[in-house]
Amino acid sequence: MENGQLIIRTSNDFSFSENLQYLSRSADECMFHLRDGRVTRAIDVEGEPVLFRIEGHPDGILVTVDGEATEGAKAGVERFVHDWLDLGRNLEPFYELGERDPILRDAVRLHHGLRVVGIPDLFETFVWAILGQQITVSFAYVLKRRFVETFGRAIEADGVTHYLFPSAERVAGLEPEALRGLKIPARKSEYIIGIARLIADGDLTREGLLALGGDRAIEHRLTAIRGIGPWTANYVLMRCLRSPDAYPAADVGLHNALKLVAGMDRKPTLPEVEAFAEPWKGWRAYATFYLWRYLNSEAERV
DNA sequence: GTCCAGGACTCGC
DNA sequence: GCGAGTCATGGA
Repeated sequence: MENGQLIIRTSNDFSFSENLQYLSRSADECMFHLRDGRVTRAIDVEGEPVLFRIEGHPDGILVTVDGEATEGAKAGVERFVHDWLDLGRNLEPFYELGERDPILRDAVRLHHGLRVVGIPDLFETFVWAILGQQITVSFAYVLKRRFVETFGRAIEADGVTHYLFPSAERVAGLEPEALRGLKIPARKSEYIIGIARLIADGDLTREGLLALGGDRAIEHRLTAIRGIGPWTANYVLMRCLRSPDAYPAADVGLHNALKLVAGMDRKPTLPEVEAFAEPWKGWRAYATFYLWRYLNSEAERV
């Protein structure tokens, strides 16, 4: 094995190709680059940019760290990948309940080994969630790309530009008008800058939120912030704070997936959305993520 | 032109 | 506490 390489061993409930399929869902994704079954991206490790790539390996995931690849950089990348792909999760209980559940069965069989792909950076998660409110995912990707290319740090490697997500400190110093040229709606710009200031001032941290205890306490804290409603709070719980049970019940994509899988001629009402999830308690974030994935794969099939 | 997208806020009651 | 109107952009 080369100097900058390491292998992260994974369980049978992890499929590199399934997660790669999810990561390749948008050509406008700007936080990593895909080619030949490999994912390359830059992250911040203790203030320094580190470029790395991951690919499938018979024993798990092969990680290659670019450049000097100090022990600190390798450890930081390993931590990141572990969090990004939720590698510490034992999915057996979820798959057992999925096999028993008529709504989830096809999704868990078809996408076995998929993880709730995370967004380890708290600020990035908030921005992505706010941008995604009420607009199509494809347009949200366009807005995110403009935002990242304008305010993020760029790293050139092998003719490809990689970006670090803009820091909360950088965005905290902006005025909403600075985002107008990117076609980010004025109100969303206010939300984003407000969150950036909370994070930059140390008033909003991942550790601080997790210390609140359960999902309900965290949701209560988050929805007190301007621009954060129940959907966004649960989205952040799912993608960044790693709750396996977060449930963005108002999600339109979830509604469409339930309509499809349950064979309904209309979208479910909110009480129905809650009722569907009753048997999924403990795993509602995983159920939601699999249903999103299933809806996308069905759409691609047509 | 109308409707819908991975919602949230404000206002009136 | 709850329903209706508003916000902004882009694709079908």
